[in-house]
Amino acid sequence: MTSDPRALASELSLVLVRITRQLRGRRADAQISLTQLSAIATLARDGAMTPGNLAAREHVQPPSMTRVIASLTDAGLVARTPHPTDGRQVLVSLTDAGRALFEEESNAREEWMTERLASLNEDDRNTIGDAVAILRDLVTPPSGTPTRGR
Amino acid sequence: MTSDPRALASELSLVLVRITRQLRGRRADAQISLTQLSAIATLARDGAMTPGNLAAREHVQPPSMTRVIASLTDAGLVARTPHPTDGRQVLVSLTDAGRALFEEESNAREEWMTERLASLNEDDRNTIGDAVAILRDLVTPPSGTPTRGR
DNA sequence: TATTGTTATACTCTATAACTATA
DNA sequence: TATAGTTATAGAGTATAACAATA
Repeated sequence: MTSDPRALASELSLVLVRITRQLRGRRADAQISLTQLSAIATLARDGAMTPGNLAAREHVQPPSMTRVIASLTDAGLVARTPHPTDGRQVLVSLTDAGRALFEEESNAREEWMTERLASLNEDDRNTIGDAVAILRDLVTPPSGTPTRGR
Repeated sequence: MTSDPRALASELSLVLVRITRQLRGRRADAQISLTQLSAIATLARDGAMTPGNLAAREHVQPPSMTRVIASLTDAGLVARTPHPTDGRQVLVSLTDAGRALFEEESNAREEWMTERLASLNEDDRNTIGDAVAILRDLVTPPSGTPTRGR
C-alpha cells in the first residue's frame, strides 16, 4: 500500500465508512449506541466537563451533544450538576451506573470485531494497534477547544 | 498498545466512530456523500452488478441500497438497465459522468484527512497503510454473498 | 455584548415490514 | 412458492438557526 497521503486518505475513508456501518448495525443487542458509548468513554477518561467541552472533544456541535446527554441522563448514566461559579454552565459527570456500564461494555462489547481481529496473526494485530494509536492522536483535540464558530 | 483482540476492538471502535463523524461532516462542500462515494467505488472496482449484490458488497440492506441507487441515478452517475435474462433483476453500472466524478474525487477528496496524514512521518503513514489493507480484507465479503435472511 | 446551553427543525443514513413483479 | 426489488415507515445521528439565561 502506498504511503502517499492523498491516496491513503481515500482508501482509509472508504474502509472506515464500511467498518463503522457494520459496527453501528451490529449493536442492536447492546444497551447503548456507539455515539452514547463514545461520550461515556470520554467522560470516563477525562472526568466531568461541560456539554460544550464534551461536544468539542467528541467533534460534534453543541445541539447534537445536548441530545446525547439528554438520552444518557434519562438512562441514569450521567448526571448534570450546576457549575459552581458560572450559572450558564453545567457539569456533566458519569454516575455509578454509567461507570459500571462502561466497564461492562469494555469487557464484552464488539464481539463481531473481536472475532475478526482474533482471526488475524499477531503481527497484523500489532499493526492495527499501532495504527489506532496514531489515528487517535490525529483526531483528538486539545482539551477545552471550542467547536463554535469554526 | 495491546494486541488483545477484545481491547483492540474497543479502542478501534471508538476511534473509527470519531474519525467517520468528521469525515462525513467535513464533506459539506463535496458533490456526493461518503455513502454514495462508497457505492460508486465498488462499482468502479468490480463493475456493473445488481442492486442486491451491491447491497451485499456494501453491507447494507436492499432497501437502503435502493435509495442510494435512486439518488445516484437522479444525479446521472449510475444507470439502471434490465437484466438480459431475468426480468426481476436490474443491472446498475457507472455512467461516464459517474466514472469521471469518481476519478475526480479520488484526486481531490478528503483534504482534511490528507493534511492530517501528511503531517505524520513516513513510518506512521506506512503503519496506517498496512492497517488499512488488513482491515479492508477483514470486512470485504466474497463477491455475490446475499445479505437477505442473515 | 458575548457566551453557554437548549429548542425547533430538517436532512442523511439505515433498518424492518409489507408489497409487486417475475421465476 | 421463492426471489429481486421497491415502497412505506420509523429511528438514530447530526447539523444550522433561533432563542433564553447568565456573565
